[in-house]
Amino acid sequence: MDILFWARTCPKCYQSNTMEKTKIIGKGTWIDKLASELVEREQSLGRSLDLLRVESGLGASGIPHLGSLGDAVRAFGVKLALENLGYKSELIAYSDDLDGLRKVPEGLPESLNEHLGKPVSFIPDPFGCHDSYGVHMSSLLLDGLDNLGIKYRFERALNTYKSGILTDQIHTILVNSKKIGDKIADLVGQEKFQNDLPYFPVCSSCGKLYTAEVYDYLADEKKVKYRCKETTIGSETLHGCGHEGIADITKDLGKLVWKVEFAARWQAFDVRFEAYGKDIMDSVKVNDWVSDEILKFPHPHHVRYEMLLDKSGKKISKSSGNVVTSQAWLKYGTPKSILLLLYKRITGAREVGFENIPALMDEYNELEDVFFGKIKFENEAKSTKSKGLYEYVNLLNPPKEPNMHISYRLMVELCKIYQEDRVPRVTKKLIEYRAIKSLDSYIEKLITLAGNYADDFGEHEKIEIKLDNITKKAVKELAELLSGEKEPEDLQSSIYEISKKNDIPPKDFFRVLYQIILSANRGPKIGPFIMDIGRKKVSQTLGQYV
RNA sequence: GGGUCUAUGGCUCAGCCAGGUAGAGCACCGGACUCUUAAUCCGGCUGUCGAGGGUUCGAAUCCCUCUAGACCCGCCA
Repeated sequence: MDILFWARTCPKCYQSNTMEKTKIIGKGTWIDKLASELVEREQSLGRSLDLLRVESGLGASGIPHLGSLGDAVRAFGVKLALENLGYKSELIAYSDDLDGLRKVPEGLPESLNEHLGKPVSFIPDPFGCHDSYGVHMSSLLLDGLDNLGIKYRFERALNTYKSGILTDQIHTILVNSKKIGDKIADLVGQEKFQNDLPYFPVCSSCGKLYTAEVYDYLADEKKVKYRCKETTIGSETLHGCGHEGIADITKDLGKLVWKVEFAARWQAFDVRFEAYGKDIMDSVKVNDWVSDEILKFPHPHHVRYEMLLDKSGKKISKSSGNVVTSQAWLKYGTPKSILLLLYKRITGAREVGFENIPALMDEYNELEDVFFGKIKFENEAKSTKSKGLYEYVNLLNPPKEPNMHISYRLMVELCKIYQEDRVPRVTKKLIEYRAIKSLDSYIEKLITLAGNYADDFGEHEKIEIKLDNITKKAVKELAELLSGEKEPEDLQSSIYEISKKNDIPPKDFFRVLYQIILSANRGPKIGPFIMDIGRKKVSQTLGQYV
């Protein structure tokens, strides 16, 4: 067996060989790979690399959830990766607040029904705190981004259209509407735009836009002719007001339909990257074509992601009730846990719920250990990737020193047990377990988060408690001992004595006590625990069972 | 009709997108902690990685085919 044979077969050698060949891009994550693809594409297109702008579209028609947030968070990640590769970049967060309201989201007042079909920016805020429905919804999303430390330039459809930024694109698209209509039918099988023009003016009479059907474009005057008529959206029928009018695309308010609108925006804002969910795949397909062939602006680089699903496998939807908002998430988890969720992976469908929080909280600590070299992987590429992920979760500004690590799951367990005076009691236990040395504001925050989680999602096993007479007698003895004036010296032993004296196996007696005190079959060491809660109080509780 | 995702231990899932010894938690079994519970620690068990083919020195991972389930689109935005 010669040297060459080993060089060919020894797995280690092949490992190191391939390792040399694998060039690590940026921080080694999918975000870096994406950014590098983007740069390569721009180079081959021969476009200027002075500013690589990325965009995220924010829906303003429903309560923003983690999915909506994810689009922007990931776009921001790509911006960071581009900067890390040495390019200038900017994130535009674009609110689609000229979209019409199509459906009243679950949980919002029925009174919104009368506004169906109107731009969300012209619908009063049902919560009464913002200028309009649309502003309210986009504020929630922006608030979510702010909480995570995401920086962006905010643009809204209302201003964009009002200020005429898209006028040239609208004109070009309307002039080519026949060609576009045919292409839409060809690409995605929707025939509607072979007749209608892909533009909705806001009806000057009733203020709705989805009922305004455009049937002609007067290219010389830049005006569309429309009639406001009945239309169906889903199972709902929207009644138009019957108004026939002419709208000036340079002055009157209106918007392009989605199938062509992105393209217009991409060109107007010079967007080079935009991610999209698979639900709007068809729209993106059409928009890419319009951008390339009609507007002659090479479409941005894309990445498609799956919808975030709720735990029953349904798409998390803005308009139905099952929303997981970032605001609610932050009641239980840190902003970093959200960033980790979103930066970990972009491919693959995922069922996302609050149940993921404990794992993510603990995983972050693990990543931190990898980053600071406390955990090492054999595979260097994996190690690099984990460190990279950690950096992205910290928005490429990682802390200088690792934080204190406490298992979130452990804290949840402790919080389930200590429901009153939680912070000091949980702290005491954590110190006993040597998880921490002392309480600080960071740990206090974690206990609060874990406590909220324990309160809202901790299963409280309901146990039917049956006591025979002997056990009752023993419980009574213990209750009396606890209610006495004198502090029991060694409660743990006393309890043990009581059970022995009454011929109850200690195991059973302890279980009964946990059932009564905690509604659980198990619990912490009972003697100190009873002292923690307060012996008089426990005595009272026990008294109720004898 | 078009498209996508998912399938990994008893359970829940990670790992897959940049191929390199199949992992975690829970559950279970044994042990340590002066008698009991929990916690903690140590050790152990559990797998034809949905099926079949291909590429490769090497595949859970990449490619193709198939099966099952789910979702998205086929109104509209």
